[in-house]
Amino acid sequence: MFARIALEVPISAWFDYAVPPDWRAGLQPFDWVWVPWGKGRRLGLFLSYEASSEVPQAKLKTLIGPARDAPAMPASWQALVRFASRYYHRSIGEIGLPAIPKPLRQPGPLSAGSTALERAQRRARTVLSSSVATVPSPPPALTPAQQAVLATLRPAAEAGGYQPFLLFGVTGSGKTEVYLAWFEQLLARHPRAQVLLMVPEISLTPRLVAQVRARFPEQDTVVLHSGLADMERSAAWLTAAEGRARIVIGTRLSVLTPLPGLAGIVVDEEHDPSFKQPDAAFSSARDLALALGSIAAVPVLLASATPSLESWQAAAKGRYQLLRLPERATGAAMPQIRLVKPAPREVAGLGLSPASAQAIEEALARDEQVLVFLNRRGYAPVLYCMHCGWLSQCSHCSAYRVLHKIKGRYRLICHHCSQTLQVPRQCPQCGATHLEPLGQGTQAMEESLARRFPGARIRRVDRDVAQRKGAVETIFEEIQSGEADLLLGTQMLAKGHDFPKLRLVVVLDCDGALYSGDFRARERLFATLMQVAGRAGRAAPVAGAAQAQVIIETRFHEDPMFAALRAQDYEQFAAQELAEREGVGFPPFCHQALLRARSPSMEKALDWLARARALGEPLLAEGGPVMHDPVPMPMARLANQSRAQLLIESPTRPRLHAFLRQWLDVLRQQAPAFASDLAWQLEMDPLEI
DNA sequence: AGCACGCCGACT
DNA sequence: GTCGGCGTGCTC
Repeated sequence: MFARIALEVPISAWFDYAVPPDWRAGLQPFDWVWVPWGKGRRLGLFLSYEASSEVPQAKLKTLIGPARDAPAMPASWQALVRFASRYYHRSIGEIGLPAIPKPLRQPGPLSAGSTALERAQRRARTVLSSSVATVPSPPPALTPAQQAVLATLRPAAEAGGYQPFLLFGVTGSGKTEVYLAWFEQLLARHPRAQVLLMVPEISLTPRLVAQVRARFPEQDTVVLHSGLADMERSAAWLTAAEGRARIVIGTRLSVLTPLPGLAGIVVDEEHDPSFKQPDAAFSSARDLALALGSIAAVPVLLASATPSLESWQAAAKGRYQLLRLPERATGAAMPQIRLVKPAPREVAGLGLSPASAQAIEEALARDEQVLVFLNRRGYAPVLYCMHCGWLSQCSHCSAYRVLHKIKGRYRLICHHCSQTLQVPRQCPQCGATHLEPLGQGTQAMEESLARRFPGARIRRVDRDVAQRKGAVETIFEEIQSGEADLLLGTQMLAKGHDFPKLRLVVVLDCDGALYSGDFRARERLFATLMQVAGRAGRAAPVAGAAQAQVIIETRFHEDPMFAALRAQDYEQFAAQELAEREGVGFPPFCHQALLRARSPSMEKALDWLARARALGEPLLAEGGPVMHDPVPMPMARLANQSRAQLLIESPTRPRLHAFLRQWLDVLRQQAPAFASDLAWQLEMDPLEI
């Protein structure tokens, strides 16, 4: 008798083991089992008993047995893993095992005979009791719009059953209050009810977690994200899997947490690209949340001020029910948006247009806070030789090395491969000594602003600052308490924060996205700009105060995207963009997959894809998918590897999947997925092509 | 993908 | 004379 076991090994969908007499019955699908692997052992998921095996007798090993005290995986989790395995064309093991925290997959006792699982279970018992109730906060009065949304959501919460909603609410419209009120309804469904709140990046929204805990002091709330220490995450995961945590707040990885009592799901900022998991399967946590809702028969609420065009289209077609929060909850007006030209190169010393500088000066004089948004960290994006035109190109990647200033010393850092070099004294190409930074990143801008506004208390927030533990939290506290005036930062500042004294936002140099070849670049830029703009003037209006302002520096005043942005009219933007996409047949009007290959040589990568394409050609059917030519990826070289891709497009999903299933079978037979000089993989629904 | 084994360069 | 570079091969 044999057991078929799923392992996190991308070479086979399953591995067969002989079954010792004690385990000839009783193993259930998705039970955790220990199996010998090479010289060690590892955790697998039991799939099925088999009467025979094609694996030669000599190779077969005997399974060790089920993992003791492992939590049972709920049926909804099993079905979700099976779904994701089929959809993303990966094995059960590649989807299901990474969903289990690492320490719980580690074999053997850690110390003094206790396994990681036992330790995490002990820890889990204290996790909940130690998450002391904060001062409980009563629900605020809801606006009529919020009440109307909840009235629509209530029947879904009470009756259960899968129902997808898209909550389209402007920045500051009080979406969070809607989630909290809906959770109350969902948690009341049954005594073991659980809710899942998915957010793009939890470390940036500690306030949300505090808000949830304050609102539900009686309910056990756990947080799941990759920034947690291993043991902490394992413990939180177990409390969720054992059904004791009632509220789970997590990033993309939380969608594959086993939740036996799941009653409803919220995906906050559903448009955010970070829901796309950069793991082996490239799955979309947003899409998986919808699949889970359907599997577990619970409602799913997607929410955004700027929904993804996929979701907006789904709502337009009636597949999702659209809910609206068109106004700010405080009654504050939306800010006024102005476009100005960036400073011409000759007077760019400050890096700000005169109009921006003047507006900042006036706002500071009124004792208001100002946010300067510059989505480019470092000192300068590139170093340039005035004599011969040399640029600080990375020798391993298709990117420039970025000039950084670290503790007063300049360094060149590649943002893709992280290689860090000293700044050459002379041009490596011509030997001249006139090396100049070209353009300004946040570090240089911080210096410029300090010179231009000497009295202002300036704080910079970007990934480099965030490396220092607690630095970002401290800055946010200083903003809240009014100890900072002028806030400068990247993307990190765009999301979710509520700064009551902030009434002016200045956006610098966002034109890069408009040159980009990526068809989704506009959509992303629009969402980012709406989000950043949404930081201004959120507090309740004060009598006599001028309207909050957003100044955007751009050279492309005529671009229709900016017309929609100035009107803060997402629907106008979506209509324009969808019309354009429909015209050229881009998503959401087609379905895509990418086959990618990487190798030290670009020629080899392109060559392999061309052969793959030839193997796929006979499998194509009339009206089904089409394959494009293999091309270098936009980031053609990364860490000394050349990368190429082949785009597959299909009018329908079923045809795409049917083709991919056959094609991948052929490819796996012809070429193992990994060789020393060439690796390949498939990505479904790529965001960047 | 990991991880072990295996053969050639700069160091205690 | 060793530590360690990553090339090759294997995992039921």
